[in-house]
Amino acid sequence: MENKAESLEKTRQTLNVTGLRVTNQRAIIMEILRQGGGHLDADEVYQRAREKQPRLSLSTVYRTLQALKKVGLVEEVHIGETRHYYEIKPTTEHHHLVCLECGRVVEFQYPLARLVKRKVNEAKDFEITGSEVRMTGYCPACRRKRK
Amino acid sequence: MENKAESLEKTRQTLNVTGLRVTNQRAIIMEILRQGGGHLDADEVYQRAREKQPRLSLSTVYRTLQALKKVGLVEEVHIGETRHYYEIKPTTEHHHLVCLECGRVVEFQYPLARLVKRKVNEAKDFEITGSEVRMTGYCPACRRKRK
DNA sequence: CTCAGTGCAAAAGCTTTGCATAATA
DNA sequence: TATTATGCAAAGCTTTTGCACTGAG
Repeated sequence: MENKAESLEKTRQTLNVTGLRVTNQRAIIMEILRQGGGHLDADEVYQRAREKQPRLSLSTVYRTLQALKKVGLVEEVHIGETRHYYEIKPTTEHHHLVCLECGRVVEFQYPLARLVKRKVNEAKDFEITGSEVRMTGYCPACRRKRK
Repeated sequence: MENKAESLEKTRQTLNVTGLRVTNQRAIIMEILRQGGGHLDADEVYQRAREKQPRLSLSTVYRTLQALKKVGLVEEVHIGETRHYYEIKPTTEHHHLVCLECGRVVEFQYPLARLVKRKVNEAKDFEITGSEVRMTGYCPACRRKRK
């Protein structure tokens, strides 16, 4: 695990490029996103952030998430049906398998966007900048239980 | 365009199988979904339904949508970032390309679930029952404008 | 006649916004 | 010092729920 100063430095460098100011709150939120392994919703980020800075507000979390999304550092994914989830933008395209029984989310990588652009006529002239794939069903464990 | 009696008959047959009761409201909602060409949100369904039955309530729309979803007649898709959209479940797997500029949604068909099940290790033992693909970017028209 | 379905109003999330204050560049 | 960001509280939207009433089977 990286230490605080290191993390802050990374955040500073990253944010400086985008023109966003470096604040304590943003450093905390970005670190949480980095370590969170993806798929955190705003409230989870908020809860964790409060442990480090109790007075940080939920609006700040939302505004930071929006800001980071806008500059392309963070991605908003729609795994759930209601809330949004956020993760530091990965360099590789990755997708999700969601188990309808236990809610487990399995991540997998596959260049589906490239494939779609090649194989699908409607997509040929589309400039695809992001892709989100959510396949639902039953994971091996729950499949066994269901029979 | 099919007439009212025909539509009601179709609805009756479809619903009878599932055990759900056939009500006026449901017939109206299902007809709207059928003719809506997919991608209607709850409020749009509500607005259209009210033209035919002004006292119909938004809760009924939501409850009907849930009920139809539960029995597998309707699919909830997450094209937008906030609301949910609903469509009569298509027999063929289809997906969406969303233009970030103009919001246009292009639908395309491709058996991505099968492909993922074949090519992706994590998905091999997963029983995939539904898949939702949302690729974002810029449509040909907006691409031209952007440069 | 019975129970599922409905309307209405109220509540419950999740997310956004206005405004005064604090902090960055 | 000039903005940008934050905290707090309030508002906004979409969706859900309780309850008494209605209507399908």
